[in-house]
Amino acid sequence: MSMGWQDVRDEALRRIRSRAWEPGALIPNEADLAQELGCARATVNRALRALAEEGWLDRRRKAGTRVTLAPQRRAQLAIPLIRQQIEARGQSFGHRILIRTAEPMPPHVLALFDLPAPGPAAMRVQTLYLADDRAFALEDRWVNLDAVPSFAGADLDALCPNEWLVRHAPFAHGTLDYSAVPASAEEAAQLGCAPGAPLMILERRTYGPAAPVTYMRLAHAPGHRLRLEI
Amino acid sequence: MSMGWQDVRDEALRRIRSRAWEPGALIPNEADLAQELGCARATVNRALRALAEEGWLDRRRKAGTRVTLAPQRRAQLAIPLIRQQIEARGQSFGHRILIRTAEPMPPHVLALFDLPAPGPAAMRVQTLYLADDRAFALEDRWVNLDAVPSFAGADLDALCPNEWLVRHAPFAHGTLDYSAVPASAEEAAQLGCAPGAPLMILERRTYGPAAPVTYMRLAHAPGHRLRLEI
DNA sequence: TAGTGGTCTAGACCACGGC
DNA sequence: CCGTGGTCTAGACCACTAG
Repeated sequence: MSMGWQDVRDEALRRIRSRAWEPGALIPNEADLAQELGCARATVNRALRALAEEGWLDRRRKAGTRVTLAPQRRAQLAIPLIRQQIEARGQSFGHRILIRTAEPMPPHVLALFDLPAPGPAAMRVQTLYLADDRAFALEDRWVNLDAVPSFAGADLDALCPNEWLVRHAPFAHGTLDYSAVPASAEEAAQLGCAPGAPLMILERRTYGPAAPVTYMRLAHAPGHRLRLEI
Repeated sequence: MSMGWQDVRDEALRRIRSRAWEPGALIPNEADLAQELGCARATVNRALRALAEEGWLDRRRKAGTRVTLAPQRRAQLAIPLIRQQIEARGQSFGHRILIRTAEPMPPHVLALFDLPAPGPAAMRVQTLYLADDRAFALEDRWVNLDAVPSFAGADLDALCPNEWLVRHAPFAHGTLDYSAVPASAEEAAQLGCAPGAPLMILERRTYGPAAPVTYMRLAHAPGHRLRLEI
């Protein structure tokens, strides 16, 4: 026999796809499978755990392992730096800082973070990202200076805000929100499109271990596509 | 001591976040860590493997384990059925089949799948999805009848195309593409918005084990947001 | 070629949770 | 209660690859 855990996983997946193990049905327990396949129980465990993480199986102590009824597949989106997005397309990356001011977070940003007015000391930075010297996206960002004091002195011409924060402000979690909105007059001017043109907007909230770190609103130039793989 | 693998993972993550292990630096090998933490090497292996899968560590045989320089976090998007999206918001789900015809895939769809004309026998279905009896999204779909012959006789009034395919057409992989485009006259009429209004478009290609299964273009009503968690 | 992570094993004990 | 998956261990061999 000699089955490695990937072989066991493949065999189990084959039985799931071929419906030899029907959706919702109980499959043999680890010990039995190990004997049948001629390997240790730990090997079967590793394989079935992998399939459970991928959503193919539901495992519960005592209840056993069942084939998931509605396999809820997850799409994964790698969150690349804007530089990487642009360079991956073979274009040259650039950025221009348009605005950089000490400025408290506006009420709608405070509300998103569930913070009371007037909020923490903050810095606002507006950045235009360029691909081959053409506008790629317009970013408006507020950074919580209480959480990242050193941002006040960051050299943002050398390192764009996106990269600076990734390097200096380790974060715990956050949310991404994509939506489609018409371009404002300012966005249209900066991105070189008609006012009202549909833009993909990415809003991002980032939290550190304890406190909010930054809110960002990124307006992509028209034609931007977000791709996810399943 | 008595460290479980989750304790080892937490301790390692603490050292990464506190920069006790600096970005890019080599960390101790598994055997040394096991001795230091008072557990078996397999336990350390399990913990470090988990951190590597989450993107915190880069591991290579012989070269050792390093802290990832630019931790590339991945956002995960659970792909729920449209019904679940709507019901999760406390609204009632409904759908109406607008078009259902035997109709070959148009050239741009064949091109996406890299198929030569005239392509496989196919069925086109246009569906309007409703949330609380208001338009939620307009779907245009082609299904490859060679890959899923039984789709020709599916009762799509009982089960919307989305759910029918999830239940009957096990798939291997696919892509999701989000973009922002102006509403066409037809979309505006069906979705109850102004022509030219910005719409979030989801295009989805789904492949079975061997052949393409379906291409779908879903136009969301204005205001739709796509949220991902990190 | 030597050092590192990757994996397998046999056995053990534990935690959960149907019954 | 007691069957199931979850985990740990000590040891072993292997696969890859940097030097």
